[in-house]
Amino acid sequence: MDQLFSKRKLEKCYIKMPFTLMKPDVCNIQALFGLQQIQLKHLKPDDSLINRFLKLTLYKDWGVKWVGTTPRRKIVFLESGPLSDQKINAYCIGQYAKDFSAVNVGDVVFVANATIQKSSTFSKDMIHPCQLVFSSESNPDIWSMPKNISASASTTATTHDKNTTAGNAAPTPATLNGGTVNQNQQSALFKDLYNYRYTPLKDVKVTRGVDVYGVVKFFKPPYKTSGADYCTMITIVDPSIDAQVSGLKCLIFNSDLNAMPKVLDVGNIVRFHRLKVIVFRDELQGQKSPGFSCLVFDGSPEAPMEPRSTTTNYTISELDKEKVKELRTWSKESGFLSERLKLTLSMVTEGQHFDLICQVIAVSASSQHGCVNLKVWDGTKCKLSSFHIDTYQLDEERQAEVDRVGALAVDIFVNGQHEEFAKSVSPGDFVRFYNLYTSTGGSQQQGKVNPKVMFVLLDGTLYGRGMVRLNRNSAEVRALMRKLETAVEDALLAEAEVETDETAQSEGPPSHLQQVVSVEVHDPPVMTLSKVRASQYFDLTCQVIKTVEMSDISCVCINVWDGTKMNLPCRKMDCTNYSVSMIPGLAETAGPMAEDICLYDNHMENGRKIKPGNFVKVTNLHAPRYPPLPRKGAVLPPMGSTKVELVLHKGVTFGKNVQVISPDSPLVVPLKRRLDALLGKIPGERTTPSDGGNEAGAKVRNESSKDSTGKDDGGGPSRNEDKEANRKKRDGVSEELRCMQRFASFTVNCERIKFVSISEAKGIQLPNKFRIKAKVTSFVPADVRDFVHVRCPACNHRCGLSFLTDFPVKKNHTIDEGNKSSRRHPPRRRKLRPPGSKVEESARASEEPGPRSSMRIKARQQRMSQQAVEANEGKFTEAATNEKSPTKSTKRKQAEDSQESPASGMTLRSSTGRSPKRARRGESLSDSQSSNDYVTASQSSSQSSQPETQTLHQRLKVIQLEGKYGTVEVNNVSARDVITLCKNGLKLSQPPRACLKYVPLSSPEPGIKLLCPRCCPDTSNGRKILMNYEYLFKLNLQDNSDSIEVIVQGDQATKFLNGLEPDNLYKDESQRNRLARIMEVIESKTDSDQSSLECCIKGHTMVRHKESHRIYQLVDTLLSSDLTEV
DNA sequence: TTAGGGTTAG
Repeated sequence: MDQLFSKRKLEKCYIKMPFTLMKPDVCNIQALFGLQQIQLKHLKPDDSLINRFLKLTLYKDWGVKWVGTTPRRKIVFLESGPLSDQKINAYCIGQYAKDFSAVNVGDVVFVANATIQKSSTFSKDMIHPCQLVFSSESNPDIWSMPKNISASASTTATTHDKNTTAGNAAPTPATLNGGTVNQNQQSALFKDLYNYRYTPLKDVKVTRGVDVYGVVKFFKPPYKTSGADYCTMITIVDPSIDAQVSGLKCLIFNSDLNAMPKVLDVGNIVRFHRLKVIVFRDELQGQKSPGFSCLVFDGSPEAPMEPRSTTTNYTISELDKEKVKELRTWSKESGFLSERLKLTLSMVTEGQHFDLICQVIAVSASSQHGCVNLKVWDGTKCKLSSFHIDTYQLDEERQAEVDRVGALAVDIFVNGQHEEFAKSVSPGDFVRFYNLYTSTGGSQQQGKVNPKVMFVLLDGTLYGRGMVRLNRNSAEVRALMRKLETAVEDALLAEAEVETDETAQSEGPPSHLQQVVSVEVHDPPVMTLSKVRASQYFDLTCQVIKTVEMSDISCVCINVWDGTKMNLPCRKMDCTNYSVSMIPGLAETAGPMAEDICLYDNHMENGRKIKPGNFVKVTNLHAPRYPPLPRKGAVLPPMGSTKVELVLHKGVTFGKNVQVISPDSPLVVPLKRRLDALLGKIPGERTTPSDGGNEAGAKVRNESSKDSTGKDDGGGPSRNEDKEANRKKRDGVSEELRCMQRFASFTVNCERIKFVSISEAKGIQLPNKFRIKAKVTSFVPADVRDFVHVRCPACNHRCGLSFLTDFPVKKNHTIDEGNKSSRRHPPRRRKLRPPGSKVEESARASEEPGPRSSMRIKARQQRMSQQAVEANEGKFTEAATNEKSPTKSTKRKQAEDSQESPASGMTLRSSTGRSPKRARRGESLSDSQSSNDYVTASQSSSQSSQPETQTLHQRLKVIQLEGKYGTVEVNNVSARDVITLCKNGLKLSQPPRACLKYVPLSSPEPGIKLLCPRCCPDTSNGRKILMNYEYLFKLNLQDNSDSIEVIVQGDQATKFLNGLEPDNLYKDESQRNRLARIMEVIESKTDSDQSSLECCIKGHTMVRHKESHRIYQLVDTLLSSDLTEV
């Protein structure tokens, strides 16, 4: 059958046709490597020889005949097979007819990319239903191995062999000389396989063909040329070169768009085979050569090892996988790759260049606008007013979809060379635009406060401008599909937020806030510090807290805030020995939200005019990585130390500038609203600045005569009480706000969300967002170590992390006692389980499910599961719904976390085998379990498709394995289920040991990685999906009206904990202690106001078991930094 | 054949 052609050593015996192209000792038969060999018996008239080849022997040559001025030659090839010999006719036209005079009967010939036609003589000669045509039209690749090879070629070949390690099966030219090559001899030629050798980019030279790997530093999506082909440009880098300043630019043409390299983003890893390298403008340039092929891998170290390929017949060896891993690690570690700015429609501002991933819902090729229009959506609401068109010709179904999507859709104007591709797009397709632009239409709208924008894909390929169609099976499209499913509902939710907010305003909150809100609703979205990405250029409006001139480095540094917290660590300037002007109270309030901006050279003049308290607009601010990107040979910064800095570079290109703006400027409105909200709730400005350390020793010049509004209050240094009184007078802030106590947490970016009491919250129509002020009365899991687990990003499977300590739980140890000790104090180190102990054995039984353990499970399953269902009925439902939701009275129920896939599963382990309640009551699941230490869960065998009607207790089975262990199986588990089960004393069980992957200390990211036991049950198959550490816990919040249970999960949990990244809390003692202390403080046992939390809660409903359930999640809430930075 | 990138660089 078909096989892949592989590298071998006698390649120099082959000569490329036409012979004028080749010399015998510079043969590039490498072009065949990786192509698929096809046999004549499988060849059909409608087949293609693109990327496939035939291996034939010249059997008969009819000689040249002239048709007019064109030489033609008919030949017959033979392909020897095990049972019979198969022949085929071939017609050589033009130069090919001439060149074949050098090929003799018996010579072996390889043919690729030739035209295949239906045989014109098959009915008479019965040779083969097809015939081959060699002409300049199809420009086939043909190699021949002459019977008589010169002595010099033989010498060369021999010399070459000496340099190869696997010369064992290499026949010498003499073997072939003077006779017809038989099948056995040919087979011997191809036995000697060896891997591709990839050339480091520093060693790439001008060549007819080279194999390279590289990381994409820059690329242009394929675009139509004015010629016949599509063109793409890809610049690749690798660790062997100075990636900052160089790279190998590759220019690839192809008439078939689908045959183009499928690069989708900077950072992708590419593998080029048979890349030709030429010199263009004194630089090397990669191009396609015959047999060129390209694989593209995602650049993320966590991404699967599944490349995007133009063909299906590629192979990936272990060497390839290592190479990809190596490059992924390198590019992440060196951090030199700036990611493209990908925005959703809701984030876009006018005059912005960005990438957009969206779904097309209508296509209009109307010439009315001189371009192709695409109506698209991404599930978010664009806050800009944009140009719309109605020239789409839609059928009923399309129109219905456009109507459904409504105002979430925007129209894209595709121009110039991108039009042809845009026309080929169909409604329903998912596309990515690169370097899309929100144009305000030039001078026409200049000066308008809210100009209408036009989404345009301009002509040309500047900054990789272009568009591609995305594969529907790709992760990004699947994510978007999920988002689109609920997008219309989410949009309604957003509108409801505005409505509730407006309602709240009419109820009499502070008048200045009322004014702010009415203005902001129509404002375009603004760039904030929280949105800054590495390497981005952007405009920023912010308030200045401190200023310092650093003359020696030609810089004025301003310390600013805008009421949001940067998601990236940012360089703090060392102000020691400089004179700092500041407003201490403001510095205190801004705390970790304050960042430094360096204004260089020509911007110093404006910088000196800036005073603390001023509002400024910085135009074309840059956030390059800091420390500067590693140069060749430089020592890489340690992992995790990569930061950015905020720099206004010298010069005025692209409007680089910094200006003080009036506090009354419309630009400041959304900023002031954010700051006021924060200031109003965090009073108590202190005279002693809290020093972050970096300013230690700085000479502080107090500028507190100006307050946070930027207005001069007309006095010298005033006491805090005076300032507070002044603000009361000036702003008329309500008594409620002014008297607010200091909260243990605050909310960000949700100033418009109204505060409600918990009892009111429970009556609010969902989906909705609201804010509450409440205290934490308890939390789940009770053991902080179980706040973090690992979750598979692909299938949502969850595992616990207790395996690293193997802490044994004492007999008769109750959950309450255990929790108390582990939560309040760092858990003591305990002995590891001795190998071979009963505990170890039973753990292994559950970790490595084999026939034996499965049988064990089976033997007891029936009895135990029945007991479990009976014993647990009602218990879990009670735990899940102890809030007084409107639906509670109808039936006991569980709710489902909307973020969960219905296919999620879990493993659980209980520290007692008994629920807390049961433990208190002295009950047990069964007599046989009464002495259990804990229950170990096994992986549920069923992955998904659980009927929606099954309640949690119906999905749960408890199985006794040994005296001390049992197994709980739960299918179709949501985050909420995890919480519910944790409440009942169960713990997520550890993943099988086979899934642990230890990364040595010498690696950039040493530690333990976990493969998903569900996605990668067999690690030998090369599939590796790493699980992510993730928080999941629940807070029981209470105010004087009611209580409510709120899930804190994932990124929102990390945010809540002020960026404390999830880690294995069984292992990381310091982080565990830190978290335990935090929880100790916020779990209120007193009436102290200090432990009150201000929380933003997102509520939605889930329908499960035919009932609607209310789910609450904590969002956009941050613990006060003095709690988390203990 | 076609097309063959490009704000600072702290």
